[in-house]
Amino acid sequence: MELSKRYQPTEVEAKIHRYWEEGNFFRAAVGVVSKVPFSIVIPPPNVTGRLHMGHALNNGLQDVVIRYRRMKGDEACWFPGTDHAGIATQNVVEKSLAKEGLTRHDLGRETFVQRVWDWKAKYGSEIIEQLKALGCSCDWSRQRFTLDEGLSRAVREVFVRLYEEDLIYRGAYLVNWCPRCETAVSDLEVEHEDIDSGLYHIRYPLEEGGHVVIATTRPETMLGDTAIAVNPDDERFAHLVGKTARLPILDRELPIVGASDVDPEFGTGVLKITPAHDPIDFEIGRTHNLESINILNNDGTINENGGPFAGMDRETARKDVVERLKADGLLEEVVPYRHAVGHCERCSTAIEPLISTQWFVRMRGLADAALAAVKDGRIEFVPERWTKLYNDWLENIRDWCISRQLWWGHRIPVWYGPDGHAFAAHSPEEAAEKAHAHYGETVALNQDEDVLDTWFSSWLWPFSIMGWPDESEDLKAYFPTDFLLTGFDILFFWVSRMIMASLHFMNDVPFRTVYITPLIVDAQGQKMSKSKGNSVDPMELMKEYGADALRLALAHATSKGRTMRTPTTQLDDARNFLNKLWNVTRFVLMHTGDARPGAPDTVDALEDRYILSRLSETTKTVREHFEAYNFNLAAEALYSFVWHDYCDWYVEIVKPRLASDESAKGVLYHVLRDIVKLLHPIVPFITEEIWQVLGEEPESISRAAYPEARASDRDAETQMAALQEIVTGVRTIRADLNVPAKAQPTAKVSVASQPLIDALKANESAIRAMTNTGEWSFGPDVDPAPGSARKVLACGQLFVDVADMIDIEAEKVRLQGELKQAKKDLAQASGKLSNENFLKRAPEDVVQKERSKQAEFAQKVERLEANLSSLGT
RNA sequence: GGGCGAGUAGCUCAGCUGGGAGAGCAUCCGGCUUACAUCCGGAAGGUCACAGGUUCGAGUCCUGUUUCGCCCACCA
Repeated sequence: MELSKRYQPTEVEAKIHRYWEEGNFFRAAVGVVSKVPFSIVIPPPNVTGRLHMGHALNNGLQDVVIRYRRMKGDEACWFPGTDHAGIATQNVVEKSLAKEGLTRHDLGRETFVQRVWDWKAKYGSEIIEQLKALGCSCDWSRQRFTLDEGLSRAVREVFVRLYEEDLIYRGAYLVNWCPRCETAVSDLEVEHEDIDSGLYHIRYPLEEGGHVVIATTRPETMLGDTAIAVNPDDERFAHLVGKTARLPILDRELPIVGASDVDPEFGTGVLKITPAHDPIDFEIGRTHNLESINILNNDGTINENGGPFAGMDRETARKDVVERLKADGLLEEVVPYRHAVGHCERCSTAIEPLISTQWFVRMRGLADAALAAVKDGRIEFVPERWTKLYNDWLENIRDWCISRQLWWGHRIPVWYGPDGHAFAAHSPEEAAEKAHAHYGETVALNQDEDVLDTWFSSWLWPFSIMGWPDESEDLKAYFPTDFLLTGFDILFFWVSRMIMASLHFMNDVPFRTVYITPLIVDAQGQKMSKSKGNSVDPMELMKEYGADALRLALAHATSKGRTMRTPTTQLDDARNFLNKLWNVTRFVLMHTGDARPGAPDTVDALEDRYILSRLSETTKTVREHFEAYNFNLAAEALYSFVWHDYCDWYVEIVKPRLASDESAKGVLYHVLRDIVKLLHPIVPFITEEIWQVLGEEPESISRAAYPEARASDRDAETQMAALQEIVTGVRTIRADLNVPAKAQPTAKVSVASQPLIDALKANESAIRAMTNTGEWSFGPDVDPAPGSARKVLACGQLFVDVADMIDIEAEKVRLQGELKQAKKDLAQASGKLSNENFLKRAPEDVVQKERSKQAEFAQKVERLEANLSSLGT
């Protein structure tokens, strides 16, 4: 087959992608698994999602792991799927409705939900297609959706069980309310942002005359005030406890209570209490049995409790309240003040805390079990430092508000009787039965209108995806999973909750290792976001560079820090590298033709021994790095082996032998074949393409066995290092002394080791080619031509006869530079060795090493001086 | 307010349990060498943020300072 001079990723990837689809190579065994199972569940992307850099990184790395394991011989199964993403998806569809001038209420619940399903059918597979384009080797036959029938069954099962165990309860508590989405959201869905606003100092008249001044950032909430609180230990105000004040504007009577939560240092030291709209006030209200007055409608406008302000939106009400206070002479001052205000994660609207009846999960017990699982090592975080954050969150966990006033999602499986009694059930029929048993007769039931938080289905993902609550074959074979890889942004939302759910329902951890990836930031180090317009579209990068280049660049750039920059120059590097791989394949095929030489049993030539040794070392290193999830180090080891050891040195040295030497071809080919296999987990497309071109077995490289490391060959590597030093030495001399490019000086090497001399002699033509030199002589005691340029080597000395090509003075300057450096090195080594404490306390091997260094440098200095004097002064 | 991460060559970063400062890109110089100019060869470039400390020895361990970034948080 004729290969193009440049690697063309786009064509190849499309072709290979089809090949994988048709070949079902990523299908994992069902039922009895004879190999060691290794499973991963994908963090399900939102159906509304498009691939972003975070996805590309995370799924690229998961694919590296799963492909490595598959080749290593495990029964590797990567379970894919998508998340219905309640609020996010509902918002998307509502927005498209808005363009038609409609709201979901115009359609009604059923029609609206159908619209979302239609939307999902049309657009929901986009991200899956993008993952496939990235090369993800998921078992697509096992793809699931968090709102499909099976997972919905799991959700109902879990809800009912938790309800029966009293771990789910319903009640009126202070929750985070988004007036735009008109739903409650959990604490985690609130993003805090610092806002410049004012601290309003308001006078509250006292019944006994006079007034107290209260500072607030939300003056409109005074409409819901039902008390005033002071710290009972605060001398200034303690005497007021038990007295009453009057609420300005609405003229409500407000008891003054003592509460130690009040910080005398903050504001005026007096706190207005609005139990319906503030978390602290809510608590104080409960302990003092205060009335709660909700002043807000669901859309954030003031309700009938707001008196003259009823019907206004929040902002207007705030201004008007302030105006009114000012007019009444009750506003003392407004102090500029910057503080954190909660915003809806999905729509950035300011969150209003308010009292609302919602469903909650009792988290304490679940969290304790999850803490224990990490503490005793059943689950391990990589990098380890994330453990602390996980622990902190779980130790301070609060109950989870799981009900949402949305339509898109799992409807809460609770039915209410005429008197409001709740029946949690798997189905309407079961609810009816339960109700019948309870009331002794058939009654009309109404299902709860709300749906569950999206995360209430995804926290079950690692086992619901395998068919739970059935005792499925997959659960037996693949649960618990081995590895989870995700970003830290969903550590609380998802990771910790999966651990809790798994421990509770499966009595086991969901996964053993959690790898937390860094956050990808833009080239300037800024967080990428749509609104900033600085996000990078990985699909664009894949179009330009290819999926493999993107994967390699990301794997290579992955560090264990908290952030990593989106690759830029690394993409060029990766593309260039793949082109290099492609071209060396062309080179190898040029020489092997259709022959597919087997791996040679024994080799004699130095370069063959060397490259096989390096291959072994690299194989060992790469395997270790993959096992430890050091993706960047694995990529680096492969990059440097392929480019430098194989292409730059081995191929160049072996060239003269390729015309006739079959064993050379064998080694050349064997190493390439291993290289392709070693690289496959990171760059699957190009390696599969090469595999096909080579016509190797098995059919797909994705099912080939990952290379095993053999013994390394120290002697060969040492001798090769000497050869490399000689070649580099000549090149340096040529460059430093401006030897004309066409000139072919003769050269001599003086070395003591006879085996090395033999190896060098065997490679003379290669050395000549690599250095563009004429005749060489190698021996223990060569006689340099007068005026030769000289280089002191670790193994001996190099002489290049450039006498009539260069300026002798230039060579003197060069040698003097080297002498200076050698003297410096010698002085440093000698200095250390003359330190008694060093000799006394440093380990013997370190001292030995220092001694040989000293000897080496001393010899170098001596030789350099001799060389200099031979050039005359 | 609490916590975490980063600060190493012009840029992006690697440096595991402390023992002669590395890579890629960019720069400069030389090469169209028959796999590759997305290439080949060579060179230059660093008080490892700062200040102390431990040690025979610190980029690596400890303390403090500082700059940047992020996460968490019910001081109204």
